[in-house]
Amino acid sequence: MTGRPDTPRSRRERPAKPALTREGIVAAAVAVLRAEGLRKVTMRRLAEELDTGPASLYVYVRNTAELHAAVLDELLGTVGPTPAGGSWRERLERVLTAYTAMLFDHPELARSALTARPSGPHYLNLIENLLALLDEGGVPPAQAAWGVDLLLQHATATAAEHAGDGASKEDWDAVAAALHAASERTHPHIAGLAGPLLSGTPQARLTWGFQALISGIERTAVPE
Amino acid sequence: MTGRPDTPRSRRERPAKPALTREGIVAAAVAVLRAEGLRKVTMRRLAEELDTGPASLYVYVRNTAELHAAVLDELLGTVGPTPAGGSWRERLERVLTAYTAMLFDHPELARSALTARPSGPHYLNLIENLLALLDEGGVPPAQAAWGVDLLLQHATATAAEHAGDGASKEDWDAVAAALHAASERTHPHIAGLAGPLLSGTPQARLTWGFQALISGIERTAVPE
DNA sequence: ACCTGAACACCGTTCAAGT
DNA sequence: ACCTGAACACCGTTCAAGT
Repeated sequence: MTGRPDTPRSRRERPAKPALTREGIVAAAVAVLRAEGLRKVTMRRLAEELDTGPASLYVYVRNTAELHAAVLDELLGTVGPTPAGGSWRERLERVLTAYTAMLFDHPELARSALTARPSGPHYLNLIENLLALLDEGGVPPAQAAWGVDLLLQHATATAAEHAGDGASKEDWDAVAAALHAASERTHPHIAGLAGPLLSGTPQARLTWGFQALISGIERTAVPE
Repeated sequence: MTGRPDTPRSRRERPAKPALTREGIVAAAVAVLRAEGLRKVTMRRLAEELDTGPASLYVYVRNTAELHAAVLDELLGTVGPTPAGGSWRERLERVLTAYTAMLFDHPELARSALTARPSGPHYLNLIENLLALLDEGGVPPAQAAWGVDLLLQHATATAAEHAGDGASKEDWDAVAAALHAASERTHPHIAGLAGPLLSGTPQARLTWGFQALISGIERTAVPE
């Protein structure tokens, strides 16, 4: 026989049960996210993945929301630096577009980022980059500070909108139908603008949104 | 004895079990929302409230997301018309602020509205109002059409941000700490702007955001 | 301190069966 | 057609107990 002597072994044949750490938990979470989406990134599922019980995770992670925020910061690290070249405005748009593109791949994560603001190192780098570009463009610092929030909110919210709880498509059809069905009598502006209201790819709308935002941030003084 | 004769009656003493209708379900949902928040507006809880089983609700409502959207449209009906007076810009800000104020009372609803766009009658009225005001201000129709989305997104996302999964406060403290701890060396812009980055009441930021948005929408041409 | 089994208190959704 | 009991396949979080 080739088998080792009949000693008892753990139920699951794993190389070695790695010690539980915050990094290990976040890494497992990222893996599950990539493979099956955020809906499966649950305490119970992660515990199973790490060969322990759900209660053990609470030693390292306050709750599910905090876990999701940590996952986002982790993914933010994969976005990478934006290549130089072009005006500050173009580079600003490029940084924001890269960030949004990452979120588009994980819309449920965007959704959760709206509530549980990330505060990890990669997020800080992103903010620093945005502030630097706005500064280069001569945007008054106070406006830049508030503007960064507005820009990131637009990016995050736009990505979050594409988080289908499964519905998204029928949902959009319902909106389109409602707008087209709007009466000329009671809703003249909608009736006249049904086309533009529904036109544009998400990409085109996103870019236009960034441009409008930047333009507004430049010109709008902060109170006091 | 004052009691009626000992005839069998239904377990729960209810006047009459009302027929199940979509309106009845939505009304019950609004009641539960007001009393206990959106987290309790679940199929199972509503079924209990309506003295039936959860499966019965699926005859009238496709899923939980659709139910939440219907609830939002219902609440939108309570916002009421905005009083006249002031410039188109002031009135526009007032309509948006009233909408956001409603959402601030139900941040979890705002969160869900970001994904499951409402398309009910009250939402349509809101869009019509916004388009009318932008038109009055001479904003080119195509820009107004896309701009409405941007304005409502800002309102909704800002309200959603205040949806605490319980965390919100510690969460904000974490962001504040991270920003204050940013090194002068690696994050000079953050270090220099820690004050402005964290300043302003939600109300002040919201209003400034609307102003910046309106300014940008006015000046930014839609592609093609 | 760190870790965990077990429990508490829930979920959404589907389906076969009844009226 | 409308309605439903029961089941399937899960959740987050806490707590008392162990090492």
